[in-house]
Amino acid sequence: MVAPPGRKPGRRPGPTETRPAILAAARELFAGKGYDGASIRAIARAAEVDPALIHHFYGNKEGLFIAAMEFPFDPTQIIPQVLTGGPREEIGERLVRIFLAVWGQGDFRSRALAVIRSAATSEQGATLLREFLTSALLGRVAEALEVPRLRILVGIAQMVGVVIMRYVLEIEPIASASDEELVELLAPTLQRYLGE
Amino acid sequence: MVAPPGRKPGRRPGPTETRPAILAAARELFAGKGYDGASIRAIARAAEVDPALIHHFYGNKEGLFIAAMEFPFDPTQIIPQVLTGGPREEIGERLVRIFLAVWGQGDFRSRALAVIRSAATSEQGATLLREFLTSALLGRVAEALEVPRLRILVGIAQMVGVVIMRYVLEIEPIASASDEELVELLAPTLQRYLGE
DNA sequence: GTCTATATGATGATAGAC
DNA sequence: GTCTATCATCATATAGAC
Repeated sequence: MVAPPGRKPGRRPGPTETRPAILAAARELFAGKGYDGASIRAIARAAEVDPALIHHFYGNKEGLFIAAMEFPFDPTQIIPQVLTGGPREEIGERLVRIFLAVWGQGDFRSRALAVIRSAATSEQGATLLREFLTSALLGRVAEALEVPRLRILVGIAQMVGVVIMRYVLEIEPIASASDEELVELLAPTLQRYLGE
Repeated sequence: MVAPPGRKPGRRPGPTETRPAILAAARELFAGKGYDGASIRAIARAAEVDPALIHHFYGNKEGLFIAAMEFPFDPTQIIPQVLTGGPREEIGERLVRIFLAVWGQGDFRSRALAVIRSAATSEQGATLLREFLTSALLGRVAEALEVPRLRILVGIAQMVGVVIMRYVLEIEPIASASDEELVELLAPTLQRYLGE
C-alpha cells in the first residue's frame, strides 16, 4: 500500500465487485480450514477488503457461511437423474460417475469440503451435514429404491470415505486416480448395496 | 469453590492422580472438538486442575496432544493378525470384524476420533493421519498382499467412511447397527478389494 | 507440585466518522 | 459503501511465589 494519503473511505467507483470477492475468499478459506479455523479477518484479508464490510453485508460469521455455502445447483434434480436415468442394473455405475463428475466441479467441491471440514469440529456443522445426508439424500433414495436404509448408508459411507482420502488427506494414488479407474472399482460395490 | 480460604497451593497429599486425570480429560475433549477446538483451559477445567499444571507436565499443547494420543496397543501386531490369521477367502470378514472390535474399545476410539477430527482442520493433523494410513497401514498391507495400492485405499476409504457416519455424524441406523449387520454388508466389499 | 499474575496476541462484533 | 477505533473475550505461554 503506497498510495500517498492511504486509500480513502467512501464508495469506490465502478460496479460493485466486492461481494463476490468476499464470497469467493470465504469459500476458499472455509473449505481449507473449516468454520472455526477460517476467521473473518483472514477472509477479509484474502478478499482485500475491510473486515467490517463483511459484517455490514452478512451480519455475522454464520450469515457469511450460509451465503457462501449456497449450492450452485439444485440437489433435488440430480438425485432422480441417478435413480431413474437408466436400468437398475447400472445404478452403481451411474451413481459413481455422476458423483465424481459433481465433485470435479470446483464450485461444488469448495462448498462441500467446507461443510465436511466444519462437520468434524463444530456441532452445528455436524448437524448441517447430517441433515443434508439424511433428508436430502438418504430419505429420497430410500423412498425411491426399495432398499434398507443401512445398505444405503454404507454406500454413502464408501463415497464419503473416497472424498476424504482424495480431497482432505490427499493420499496417493487415490488423489490422482482417474474417474474411470475409480468407477471400475466402486461401481460394483454400490451396485451390490443398491441393486435389487 | 466454597472452601473458606480457597484451595491452597502446594502438593496435595496421597498418590499423584492428576496426570492421568489430565490425559483422560484431554482425550475426551480432543476427541470431541479436535486439536484447535479443545483449549488447554477447557481441558484443565474438565480435569479439575490448574491450566498452568498442564504446561508444567507437558510443556505445551502439542506435547499434551502427543502424550494423550499414544496408542493403547501396538498397531504393528494387529495387522499381521488380519493378513495371515486365516484363509485368504475370508480376509474381508476378518478385517471388518477386527476393525469393528478395535473401534468398540473406548480408549482406542477416543484417540482415533481426536486424530480424525484434527485432520479435518489442521495441516499437521492431516499429516499425522496421512502418514499413519500410508506407512503403517497401506504400506504394510501392500507389502504382504499382492494387491494394487488403489484397491487397498478404496477399502480403507470404505471403513473410514463408516467410522465417520457412525461416530462423527452419528447417523441412524448405522450408528446403532450391530457389528454383525455391518460385517454382513462390508465383508464382501473388502473381500472383493483385497481378495486375490 | 500447585497456584497467581501477567505478557502477548487473535477473535467476533459494534459504533460512528467520512 | 468504506474505513478506524474499540470492546469484551478468549487463547497459549511464562515467571515466580508458596
